[in-house]
Amino acid sequence: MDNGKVGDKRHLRSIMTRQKLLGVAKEIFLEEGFQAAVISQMIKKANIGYGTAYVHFKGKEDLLIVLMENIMEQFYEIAETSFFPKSKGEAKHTINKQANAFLKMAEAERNMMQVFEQAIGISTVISDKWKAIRMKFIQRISKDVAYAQQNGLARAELNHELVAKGWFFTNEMYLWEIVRNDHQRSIEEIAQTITSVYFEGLYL
Amino acid sequence: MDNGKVGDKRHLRSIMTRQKLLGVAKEIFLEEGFQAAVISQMIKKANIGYGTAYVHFKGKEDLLIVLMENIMEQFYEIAETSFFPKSKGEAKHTINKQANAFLKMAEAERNMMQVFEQAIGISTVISDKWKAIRMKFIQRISKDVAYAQQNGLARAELNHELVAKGWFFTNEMYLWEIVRNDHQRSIEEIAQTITSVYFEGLYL
DNA sequence: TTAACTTATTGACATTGTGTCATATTCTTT
DNA sequence: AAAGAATATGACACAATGTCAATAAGTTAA
Repeated sequence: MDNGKVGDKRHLRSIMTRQKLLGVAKEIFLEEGFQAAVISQMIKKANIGYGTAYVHFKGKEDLLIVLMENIMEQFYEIAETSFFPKSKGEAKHTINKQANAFLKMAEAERNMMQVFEQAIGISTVISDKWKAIRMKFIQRISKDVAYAQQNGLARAELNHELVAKGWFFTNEMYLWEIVRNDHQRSIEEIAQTITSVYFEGLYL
Repeated sequence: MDNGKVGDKRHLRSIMTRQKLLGVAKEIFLEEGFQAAVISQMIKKANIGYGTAYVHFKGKEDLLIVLMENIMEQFYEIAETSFFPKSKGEAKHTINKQANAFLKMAEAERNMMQVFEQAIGISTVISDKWKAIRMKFIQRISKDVAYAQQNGLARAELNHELVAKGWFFTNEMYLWEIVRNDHQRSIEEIAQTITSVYFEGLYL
């Protein structure tokens, strides 16, 4: 008597249909990109009736959002680790580590992130999802900067939110560059360089 | 006997048709955004035959590119002013001024820039145009950084191209934030804050 | 076991938008 | 004024989307 109703055959089939479509959608998004991906193509490849797709998902956007959930989760995890450095050295080390982790995401999930980047430009819903992630990061960094300022580690005359945004923006743009595979240098070197400028510019 | 053929009536009418369409296109892009703007609507409002639009422009993209030419020109101008600072003070002042000018563009042309931002996400051609502008900026900044390093004004251990990109990225993201009218602080304060962190982080 | 009910699937259809092309119009040249 | 050239036109073919009434498949309960 499974509460999730998974025992019954009907519901099971429904789930399989959904999964089949999701799987094919991922393939096609990766092949074609968000823009060019076409729902009817997915439907055909998944071997389901046309209308069926719309029973399970509202449309292309909806499909991608589900496919992105995993990746977005990971971003939230990185964003959530705030830190309270006791020394300059500790701060620098942690900042560098976080920048590195952030940029590594781009590399690890490059293909889906490429699709995601396109989709951000096109779909309001998806763009909002990314904005939420961005906000999370900025808030966390902002808090970190304020903490460092209060403890005499960082230049107090700077507005911590503006600083936080500026720092995140550099990271984000490098993220997309890595996603596009446009970067010439290793992720480590990128992380180290931007961390160095940011750190020397902000910390005392 | 004007070489540009502007003397003849036929060609003149053609030009007027083109202008009429461009004018209407601008209106509609501003009202609807790039995504939602619809060519047939423009054609209707411009009171021209459907096919006529396609005689003058290849499509929506093409129309927007022409409308953006003026703005893109201005960006190139900002990007082109390289500088060779003799002192730390001069460098800081110039950097701040340039950041300011860049961000002011966002404000001055906010409406068309909003359309542009959307279009970058959607159209490859337009995205490429923006990439070219970005590259121009990065090259110029890169050169400036290298110069400052060679003259003992800036930390020489940093890769100048990575630094230049990071700095431009911060500027660019703030540009879009201002375009979206999402910024809380004045442009001057933003420019000053990011310049300060960048400057103290890079210069000796 | 079967009739009534619930859930899932289906594809034809209406809708919206695009770009093309043969044809018509307007102007220029000879 | 006839031939020729440049412009303009809208009907048409195409591509993709999302909806919905009809159907199929599975479950329940007498």
